[in-house]
Amino acid sequence: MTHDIEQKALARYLEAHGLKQTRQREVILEAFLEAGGHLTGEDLYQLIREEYPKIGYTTVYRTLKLFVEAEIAEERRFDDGVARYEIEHKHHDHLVCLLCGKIFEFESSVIEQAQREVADGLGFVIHRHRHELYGHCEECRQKKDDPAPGD
Amino acid sequence: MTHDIEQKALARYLEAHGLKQTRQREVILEAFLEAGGHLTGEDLYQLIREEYPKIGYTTVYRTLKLFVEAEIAEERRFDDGVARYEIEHKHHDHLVCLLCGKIFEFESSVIEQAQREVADGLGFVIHRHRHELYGHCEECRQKKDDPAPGD
DNA sequence: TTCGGTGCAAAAGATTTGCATATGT
DNA sequence: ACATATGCAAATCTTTTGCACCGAA
Repeated sequence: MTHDIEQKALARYLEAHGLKQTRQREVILEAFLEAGGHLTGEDLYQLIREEYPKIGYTTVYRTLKLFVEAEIAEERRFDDGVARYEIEHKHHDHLVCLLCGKIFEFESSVIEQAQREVADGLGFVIHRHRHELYGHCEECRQKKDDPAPGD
Repeated sequence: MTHDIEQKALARYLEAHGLKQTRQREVILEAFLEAGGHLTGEDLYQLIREEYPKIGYTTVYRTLKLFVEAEIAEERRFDDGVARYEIEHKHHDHLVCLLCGKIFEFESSVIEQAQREVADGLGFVIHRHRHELYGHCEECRQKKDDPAPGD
């Protein structure tokens, strides 16, 4: 079994909440984990369709929300306003290429520290944050012979 | 005239692009600047309606996009996925209170510097970014006797 | 057997578009 | 006059909901 941890997490969640283990939930979880993240509901629906054509649009959406409840997935929205889901793992931020759409992940303890200082200064308690850098990735820049903006 | 700078910026943009100065654009700009930012299309439409009832929904949306083109406004989306517009001014990031919805602004050169380092390390050129902290503001915490999450 | 789950179709909310009409330039 | 702008209604797009039927426990 490939994604043992998440599958067990889901089973545990369902159990604990009197919900049912269904074929759809299995299939959606498997496809979601397999694809590896940053998918929209639509993306996932299309993926699953291929191997399980009678699955409903609605079920995919509902199941994604379920995964968020079960803390298997996180919901994010980048600049297009569409909800995307990714596997919940260690906290990180994102770099999005404006040309090819690829999404990179990063983390920076310097930034985290600075965030806490900002929040403290305003009497604010941070629960979560969102931090996205948009630009051009190396590969795309090379393709287009696209220099840094200031050059 | 209260918002001279933006009004001139708009006039310049319209001129330069062969577009027209209309009563609606005036009214919308005035209302937008007056309100002071972080408004949705709906918000602004409702505001303007009071003093100019026959204005169309569509016109407000189109005009807001125009302001973005003219670099008078910026479009943002916080976690609810709805587009909000704010007056374009010095770069800054946001702190959003999850309880009362108030939006604070901040900037941190430490964070900006760290962003550049992250991007350099990945061969990425940043064009823009988005950085939002979500939490509870001081006022709301006092009202609810809500301590820091770790306490 | 009993709830919860699923799938369809329809609803909803935000935003955009088509089009005839109105209006700056 | 002519091109752009406006306002309405209708279309889109994404996501949610109502409801009859299905299926896991």
